[in-house]
Amino acid sequence: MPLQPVTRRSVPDEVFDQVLAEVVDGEIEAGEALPSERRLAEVLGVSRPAVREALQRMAQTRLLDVRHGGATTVRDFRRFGGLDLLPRLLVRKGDLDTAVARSILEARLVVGPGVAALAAERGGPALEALLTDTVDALGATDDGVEQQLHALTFWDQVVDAADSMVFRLMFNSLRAAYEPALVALAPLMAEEVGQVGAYRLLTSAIGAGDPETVRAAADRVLRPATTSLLTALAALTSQESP
Amino acid sequence: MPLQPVTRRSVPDEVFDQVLAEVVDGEIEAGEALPSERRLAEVLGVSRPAVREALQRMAQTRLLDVRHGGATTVRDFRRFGGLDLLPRLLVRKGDLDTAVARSILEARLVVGPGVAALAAERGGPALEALLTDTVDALGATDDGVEQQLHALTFWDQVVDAADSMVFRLMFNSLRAAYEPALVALAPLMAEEVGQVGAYRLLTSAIGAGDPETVRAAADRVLRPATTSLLTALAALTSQESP
DNA sequence: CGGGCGATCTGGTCATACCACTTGACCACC
DNA sequence: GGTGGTCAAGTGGTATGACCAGATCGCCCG
Repeated sequence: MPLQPVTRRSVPDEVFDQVLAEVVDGEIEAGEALPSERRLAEVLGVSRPAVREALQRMAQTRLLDVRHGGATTVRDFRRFGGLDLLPRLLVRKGDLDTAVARSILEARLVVGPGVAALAAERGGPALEALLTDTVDALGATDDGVEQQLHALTFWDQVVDAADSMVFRLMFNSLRAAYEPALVALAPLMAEEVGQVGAYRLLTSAIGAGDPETVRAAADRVLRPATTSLLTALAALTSQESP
Repeated sequence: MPLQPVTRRSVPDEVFDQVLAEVVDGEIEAGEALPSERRLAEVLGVSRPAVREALQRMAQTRLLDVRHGGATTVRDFRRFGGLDLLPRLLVRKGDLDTAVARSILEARLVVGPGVAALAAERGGPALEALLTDTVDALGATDDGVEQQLHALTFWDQVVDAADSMVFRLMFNSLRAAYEPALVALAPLMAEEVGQVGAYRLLTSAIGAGDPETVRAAADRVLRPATTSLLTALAALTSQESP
């Protein structure tokens, strides 16, 4: 096993994760009050500032409602949580949440073609050249992880060209959720990132600039893996429910 | 003027906003180092824990890179920022960023129909009844703000029915950015939320369940206001650039 | 000249004290 | 009976000062 960097988790990190787990795994219902900072500090065996820092970070992500003088209460993460919660929701209590995984695949299929269409409107020949280089690099390797990285670069360039702050920020959040799992996902994504031809078609469609053609080409890149993974997920789900 | 709750901003909040402004408004370039916590505390006239809390919150949103023993450096928010940054990017240095506003409108137009189509696949008659009630309420008022709230409820129910965690989280972030500006946006959104007929068509299309019809109906709800606002934004932009 | 060591930066953590706010109970006073 | 006032207790908010731990860099010795 290759040596890997030691991870040093700070005390507030630890507290944050524990509280987050309580909230996300439903140990504490929305609306319920958390123990006081002093009490938490005592129970967890850490200082109050450490607890405080963790709780404030939770509040920042709209998962807690901290009120001066009053109790700190839990908010409904399903109603207030942001995209950054995604990695934490994808794996709950140690298991993959298939419904969440499904939603990621579906969202990709909706957003990807839309972004590509926008990019095509604004990219010009410079974009096509850039993407061609990336696809060349993608085609030049057989390593699943490297292929995924090139594919990520491809979409990164597309998002850039789309010149859309909203899609850029969405992409950032999704990438942040995706990258840590990249190695584990290599076998699952092989079907998609191995299709160099589909990427080439999408690239030239973007260069040509017709939105509908681009949408179709982007769909062709994303759909095959999406379909087979959705099928696999459905099998998993029916298997675990009975 | 109606009385409104007094807002008390905490010290860490204040620090957070100041540092965020430095980063987002480009006063500190990506990669540059921030002053040390002690120095910041001194300069801002607050305690170190207060500074610390603010910086940790910045780090949580991937805007800073805090390393034990080393300097705290600024990250490129364009590459790492999440959707929660949106409201802060929409208004930069006191002015509306038209490019960001444009991207919001475009994203709506891409995502809205996609979500509606998913909802149609999964909603069933119960959803149609729910949406009908909401549209009835929308049609029953002439107040622009109330209309927007009903429209927001409408989409909230659509997102719920789509049963997609990713779209749910996206919607949460977008709503969090949208709601505070709701009153100011009333005149701009009047064109959209006043079209009760379009909402009715979308509702029955969702009830019928054909994805393509739903997409078209959702587009019909969103496009008119999108187009006119995009035109208005374009005029604003050309006016400010020369 | 190169490697090692230590001074001195940085952030990480803690204990403690006190301030500010909310809540609810209690108690006059209409 | 309700209104408003008062107060104590509990909660979060802030500050201070101390010390721990990792990173950095320059000096000095081999």
